[in-house]
Amino acid sequence: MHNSIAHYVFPVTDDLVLGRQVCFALYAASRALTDVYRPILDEFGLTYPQYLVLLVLWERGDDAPTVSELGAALRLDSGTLSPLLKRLEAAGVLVRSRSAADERRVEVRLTDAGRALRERMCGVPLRVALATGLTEAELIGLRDTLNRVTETIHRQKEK
Amino acid sequence: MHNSIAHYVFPVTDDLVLGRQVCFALYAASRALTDVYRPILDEFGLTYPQYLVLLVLWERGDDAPTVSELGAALRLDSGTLSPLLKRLEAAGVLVRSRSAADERRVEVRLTDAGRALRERMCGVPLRVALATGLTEAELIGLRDTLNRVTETIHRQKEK
DNA sequence: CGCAATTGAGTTGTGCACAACCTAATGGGC
DNA sequence: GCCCATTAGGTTGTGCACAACTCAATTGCG
Repeated sequence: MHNSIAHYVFPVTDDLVLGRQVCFALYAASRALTDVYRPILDEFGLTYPQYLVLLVLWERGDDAPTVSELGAALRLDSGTLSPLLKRLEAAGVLVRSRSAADERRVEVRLTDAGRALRERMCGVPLRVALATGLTEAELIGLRDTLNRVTETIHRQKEK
Repeated sequence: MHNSIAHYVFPVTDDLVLGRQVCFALYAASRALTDVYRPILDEFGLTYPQYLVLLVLWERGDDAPTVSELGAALRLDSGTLSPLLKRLEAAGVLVRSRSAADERRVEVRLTDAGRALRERMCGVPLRVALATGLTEAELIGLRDTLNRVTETIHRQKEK
C-alpha cells in the first residue's frame, strides 16, 4: 500500500493522498491568492505576473533593468517575459529599447504612466494580506519558510 | 511614498517591494516545487496537474468521480479539466464515459495501467519532500497554514 | 587578429488556468 | 405533459510557464 520506511520517517508524505500533500496545499494556495488579485488588478488593467514586473521596476527606480535581470528577480525566462513585456509596452506602462553599449541587451524602463501606477496601487498589498486571514506574524513566518524552500530548491538545481 | 497607516498595522505589506511580499514567495515556491516534480513525473509521462488528478482517482478507489467532482477536489473548472482528462485518456491511464443515470455527467475511471501507476509512484512524495529541505514538522505546519489560507479565501468568495 | 564559445533576447510548441460562452440533459412548477 | 431555470460538460480566446530552438552580438582564447 505504501512505503513503510518512508512512512516511519516522513508520515506527511504518506500514501499519495491529496489532502496530505504539501505540494497540493502550495499549488492551491497560490491559485487562490491569484484569485484574490484578479479583480483588484483588473481595476488597473494588469495580470498578476505583469504586476510582479512592475514591482521590480518600481523598486529599481531610475536604473532600467534588462530582460534577463527581470528574469533573475522573478525567476522567469525570456519565453515568458518577452510577450508579457510586449503587452505591457502596448499598454503604455513601459518602454523596451536596445542597449547602446551592448546591442544584445534590451532595457526595460517605466513610462510616466507606469510610475504613476505605483501611487494608485499602494493599497493593494494590504487588501490582499487581509484576505488571507492570517496575522502579520503568520504572514512573515509563511513568507520566510516559503523563501527558504525556494532557495533550497534552486541551490540544488545549480549543482 | 507609502500608506503610513497600512505600514503601522501591517509592515509586511509595506511599500510594494518584491522581496517583502508573501504573494511572490507563494508564487515562486509553487513554481519551484513544480520544477522538482517535472523531471520525476517525466519518468512516468505525466505533468503535475495530471498527477494531481491521479491522486484523486487513486484515493477514491472503485467509485469513479465525475468531472465536476474532480474539479471540486482540485478546485479546477471544466475548461482546465476537459482537455487534461482527454490527454490522460489518450495516454491510457483513465477512461471517460457518460453516466447511464444522468447523461449530462461524465464518469472518470482508472484503467489497469492507471491503477498500476500508483505502485510505481509511491516513492514520489518522499523524494519531493526531501528536496524542500524542511523538517517534517515544518512541512506539516506549512501545509496547514496554506490550507487555512485557501479555505479563508474560498469562504469569502462564496459570499 | 580570427574564430569558436557564450550570452541575450525572441520564437515556437505544449500544457495549464480561467473567463465567457454554448449545448444538451434534467427537474420542478404549473 | 409543458416550460423554463438549473446543471454538467465542452469550446474558445487570452495569458502565462517552460523546453527547445534560432539568431545576432559579444567575449575570450590561441
